[in-house]
Amino acid sequence: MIPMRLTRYFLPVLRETPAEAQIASHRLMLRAGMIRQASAGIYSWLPLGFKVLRRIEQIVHEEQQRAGHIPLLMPTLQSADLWRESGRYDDYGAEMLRIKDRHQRDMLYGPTNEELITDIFRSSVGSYKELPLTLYHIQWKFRDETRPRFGVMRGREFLMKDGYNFDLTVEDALHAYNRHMVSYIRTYERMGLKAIPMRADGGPIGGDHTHEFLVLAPTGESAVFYDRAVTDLTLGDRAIDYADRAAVSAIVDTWTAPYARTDERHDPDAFAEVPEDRRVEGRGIEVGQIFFFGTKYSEPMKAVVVNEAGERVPVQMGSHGIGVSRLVGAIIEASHDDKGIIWPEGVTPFGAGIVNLRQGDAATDAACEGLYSALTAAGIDPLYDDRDERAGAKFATMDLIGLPWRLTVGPRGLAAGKVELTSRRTGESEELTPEAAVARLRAIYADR
RNA sequence: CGGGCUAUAGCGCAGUCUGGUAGCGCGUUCGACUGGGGGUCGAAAGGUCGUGAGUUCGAAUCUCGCUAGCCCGACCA
Repeated sequence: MIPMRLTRYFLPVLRETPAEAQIASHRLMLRAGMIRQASAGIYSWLPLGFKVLRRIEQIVHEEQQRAGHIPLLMPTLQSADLWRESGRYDDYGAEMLRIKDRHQRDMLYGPTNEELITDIFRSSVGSYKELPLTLYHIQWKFRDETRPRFGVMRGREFLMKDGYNFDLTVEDALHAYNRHMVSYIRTYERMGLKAIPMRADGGPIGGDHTHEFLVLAPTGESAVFYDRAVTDLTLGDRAIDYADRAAVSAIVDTWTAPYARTDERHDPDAFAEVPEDRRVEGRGIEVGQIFFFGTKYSEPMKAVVVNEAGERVPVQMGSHGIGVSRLVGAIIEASHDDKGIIWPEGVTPFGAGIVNLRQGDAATDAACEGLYSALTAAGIDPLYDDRDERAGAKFATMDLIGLPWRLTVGPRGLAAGKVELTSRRTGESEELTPEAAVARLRAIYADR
């Protein structure tokens, strides 16, 4: 965590919205100086945006490893040979970016990694004793969408967590599927999101056992139909033993019992059985999908292990993705107002903003410096607006970039020994001594 | 990939119809005043007008090509 003084930071905020941005998250990411478009569907991540991206990535890592999944890193560029072996080189179509190297070898910028991971697996694992195994990575992908739009929500280059499980039996693989569902639910919850697992279609990855996770937001690309009961469910802080199949399965059952479908799989008759006051039609943003596809890749690519009986059997596989860069946009879609972004504490780029209302006034400057040091020592990672600007400009910037807590320090309050702590979400303020304000923020972030 | 539209300073736009050598607001820099929700006044910097060709004495403006981007649709972990 690197605390910052705004005069030493790089935060190119815009007062007006660039013409190309249509939806809230895209507009706000540009205005808040989080991203800059490099070309269609391809973005540079400026410091503030990069910080949020890294926080989201960190949460994904923590929750995957908590579920027993192992991180590695595969390359962005892949050889076409592996894709010819799986049969997807021709199937994938124009969405896959194809490149030739200097020796005229066919390469591609990976849109996903089933082939590569299967190749790694088959060359190193030969026995059922080494299973179960789930490997994942967080890496940039490229899909040459015909019409990228909505900023990072539907870019061509995007950061994605993709994980792959290798199991001996279908039952083991379904447990991996369940582990992923539960770890995903917790991941989204930590980001302050309400993401609902919904039965989905397989798409080009294939498989008939699949759920996608949708964040509810009015600007979502997909129409969704669900039983309101599903939005009341929370995992909270409960301890989860990912090795306990029954416990993990019970959570999956709880979350998948209420009706929840995207329009592609919507069943009006089944929906009609949901009590009318709980039936909700809305829109959602897809932020993840999990698949069980059995031996779809292991068979053609000969990823086999020797089982207890000494027979060579193809491994049971699944793949599981979280759209890390898309989540930045999705969180903003789900959490903003007309003044700007409202970051949930779990992903905020800075824990709190310090607004100095009278830059250059010795007492006010000293009070701000004191808060800055104390918050930094407490691990709050503050952003100190030390510009020589008027109050209105500083408040507008803080509201725009959406830090969840703001400490306002001015001569008027200091005369009474107080600073003001304001919630970005509710707009409510409290007058506190600087010490009490630090203690309050420390408590708020204690379990982040 | 079909249909529509756009490209002029960091951002938002005017100027194009009717050709005459670049303009406004915001932002930036400097100075002064100011100081609890984008303040006021003054001064300044910043643009090969997306790109290539053509027409013309002269092109941001007219013609043709190209490129990039946006919107609607189809497509889409």
